[in-house]
Amino acid sequence: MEGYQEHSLGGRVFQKIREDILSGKYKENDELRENTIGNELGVSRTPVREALRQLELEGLVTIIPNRGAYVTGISRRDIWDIYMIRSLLEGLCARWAAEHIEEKQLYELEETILLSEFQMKKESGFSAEQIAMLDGRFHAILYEASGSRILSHLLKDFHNYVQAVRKDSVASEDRARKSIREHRQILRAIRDRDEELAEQLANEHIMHVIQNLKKQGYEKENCK
Amino acid sequence: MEGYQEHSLGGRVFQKIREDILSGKYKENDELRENTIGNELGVSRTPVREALRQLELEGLVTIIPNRGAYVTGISRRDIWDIYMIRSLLEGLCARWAAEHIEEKQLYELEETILLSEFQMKKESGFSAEQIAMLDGRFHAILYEASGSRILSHLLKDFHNYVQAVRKDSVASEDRARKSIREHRQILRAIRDRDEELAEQLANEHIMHVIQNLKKQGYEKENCK
DNA sequence: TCTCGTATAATTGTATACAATTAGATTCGG
DNA sequence: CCGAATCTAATTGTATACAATTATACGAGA
Repeated sequence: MEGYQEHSLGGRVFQKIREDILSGKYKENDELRENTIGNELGVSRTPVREALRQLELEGLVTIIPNRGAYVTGISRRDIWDIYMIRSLLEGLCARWAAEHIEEKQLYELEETILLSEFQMKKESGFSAEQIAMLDGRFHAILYEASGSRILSHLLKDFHNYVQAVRKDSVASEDRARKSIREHRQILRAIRDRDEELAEQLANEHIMHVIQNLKKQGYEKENCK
Repeated sequence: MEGYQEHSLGGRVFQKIREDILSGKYKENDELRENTIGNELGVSRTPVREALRQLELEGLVTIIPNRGAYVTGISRRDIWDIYMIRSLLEGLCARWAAEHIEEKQLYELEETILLSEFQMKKESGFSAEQIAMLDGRFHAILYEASGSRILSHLLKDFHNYVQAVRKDSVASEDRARKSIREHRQILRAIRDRDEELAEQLANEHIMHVIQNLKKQGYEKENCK
């Protein structure tokens, strides 16, 4: 958006630590020492501190005054919750997109779906990375199209949060195909300006992901 | 939760600036200079920087690298969006609370309602401050009762965001009375473990607030 | 051997110093 | 008088220094 996160040291450190938490390099309750991380990344404590404070706000890190910063981590229960919440919000997003979307964005959505379909047709097998990326792009366009700064911001955050899980989700070829078909249906509803249908389809789209998650052991009960 | 926000300088500066933005002391596009704010609060730039970085993450401040921090502000459209989102999420929250709530929390909810009713009966007229506070408490208990760290965190954030507006909302005696009646209905549904009804009532509860907002000029169209 | 207390080391909290970048003023040329 | 280049001041970005707090290790006494 404004380039800060890529430009400044603090921003890069923030992204790096977040990635390391979400990817599992730092595990739950790990202590994050400012000096240690600073040395690893070749920067001073200052940008690291800024990053840790931001991560606390995101809920990935817990700071105890005069003690240190500890990884909060995200449990399977958290993942489950996020998807339940996302289901509602993606529905609302699709509804608003049906109201506000512009021709250019409709075209971009179409393009993303075509690229996804192309990826699935490759003889050499599809790349889960690519599919995850395109899935991300599809939803990102939708977020913009909603015309709501707040909703867009929120859904982007969640998107980052479950980054690691999303890749697992589309790793199954069956799920990937269905997902793309659902994207197409959602696009059609939005193009037809059918708010009701768009909301319902987007809703179900995420619910399907949840059902898929279930198969992979992310059950609701599986929380600690 | 962890005491950092109250304890450390950075945390207090963060809260102070946020308050000043939400209360309107700092207006949209105002430049927030680190030194200026630091001098005003009698602290150095370091905690101010931390606070500004956090506020950027919350969407209240926009940072342009090597240029400065500017107030993003929240438009009426933003407020509207937040309440629309809250409507869905409070519904989900009530549903989950109906599943997980404990006796102690049921009692706390009851107590909060009783205090609200008492406040409305005062001959000297009710205090909007107090009613807003009790309204906040009621919802806060519900957030905890949902048993979802994620959802709770999210709704608390929104709650802070619209702090200023909430007071306006219950300033009308008519709305305040209806609001408390709705709280009572929600509590009953949760106590009966009627998830469906609880969700629906909580949903409508926030929608009623939106309708009330409308009367006060927070129309959806009123966005810039 | 266990416990309590003290001393020392390590870590965070805050302030300051220096570097880098940007905005604004001033001057010079046209 | 206007515009461009350059210099200066102001502001941010980062690193370091110092203060305060906390954790750890060690030793004395029961």
